Amino acid sequence: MRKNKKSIEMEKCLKTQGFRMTLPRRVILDFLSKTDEHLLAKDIYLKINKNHPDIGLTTVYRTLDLLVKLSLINKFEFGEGQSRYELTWDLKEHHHHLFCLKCGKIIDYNDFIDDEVKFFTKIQKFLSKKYKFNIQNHEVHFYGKCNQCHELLH
Amino acid sequence: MRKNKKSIEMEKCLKTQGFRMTLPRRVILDFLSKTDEHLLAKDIYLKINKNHPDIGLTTVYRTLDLLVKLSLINKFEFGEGQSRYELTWDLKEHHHHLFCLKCGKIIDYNDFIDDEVKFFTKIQKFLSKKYKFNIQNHEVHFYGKCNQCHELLH
DNA sequence: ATGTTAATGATAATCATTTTCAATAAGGAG
DNA sequence: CTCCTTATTGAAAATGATTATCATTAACAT
Repeated sequence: MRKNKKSIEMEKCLKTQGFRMTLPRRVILDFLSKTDEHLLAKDIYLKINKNHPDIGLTTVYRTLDLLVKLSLINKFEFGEGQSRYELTWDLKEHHHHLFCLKCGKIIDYNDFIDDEVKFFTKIQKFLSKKYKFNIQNHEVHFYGKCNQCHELLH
Repeated sequence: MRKNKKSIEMEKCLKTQGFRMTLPRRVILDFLSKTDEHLLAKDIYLKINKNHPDIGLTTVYRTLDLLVKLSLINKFEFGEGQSRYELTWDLKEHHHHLFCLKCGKIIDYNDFIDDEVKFFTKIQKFLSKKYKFNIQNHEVHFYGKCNQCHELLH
């Protein structure tokens, strides 16, 4: 197994928090650290299964839960009835998603225009105060049709 | 059954589109039109079940699907593993949600500050162009802790 | 090297949602 | 108003994602 910077960083985080470094966790971390897709638990299980047929789906779910808890990955839902996971980017690379309702394609969007970041900071401050709500994070999902799907309909 | 303006409006929409007006549909429409909560299918089923024990959960699901298709209601997910439904507000009352990760409380937020609406219009135009993506709608979810839950922790 | 105990994997359980299919009822035609 | 077609319904079973159980295994502190 080849480890990259990101997966080593994640391993360190696990250890620091007192979790054991096991083969399944290493494999899953390594795999996640090398993809920028928004994967289903099953996707991850199937990909890993080729080289590691002894790692079960249950363990994939458990590891994903753990990584979410440690904020190393994010869990999303786009109304598909199942969850998608992706590596957490650095803070400055906070991003939003475009989801194609036709084919399920997901586009990451993080080239914020103008003062978009400043804007959300402002909204959050306003909401926190008005609704006495301790906001931890936000998600913005844009739904519609991607280029290809839109053209197919014409 | 007492019908209000909103439910009559919704009935009309169904009929116009060629769907039959049945008792279960009328009951569900009437119930939905009188609540501003974000309900689970099961919630709706249970509430209705008191007066209409013959209306099944399956029919509730089917009716909700239909209403979503007709854009009369919206379907949301907040990472709970089940969907929530709410009446579609008028366009000018487009709103976003604050979701309490502790107790599941949902707060509607539609008193947009400054030019928030203008801002989203601008973002959408930018994204549509850059990613050649036909955006139909967007969702903004703020996650955190509501007042009560936050105080409980201190 | 070893003992403690967290982590795993196989299996079964759970839970939301969907499918199936025979019975019913909406609503147009006569 | 009655009949006919067919959309809609309800009960039950099926599906599919995720979680719980529990005996076995392996991490890692000592």
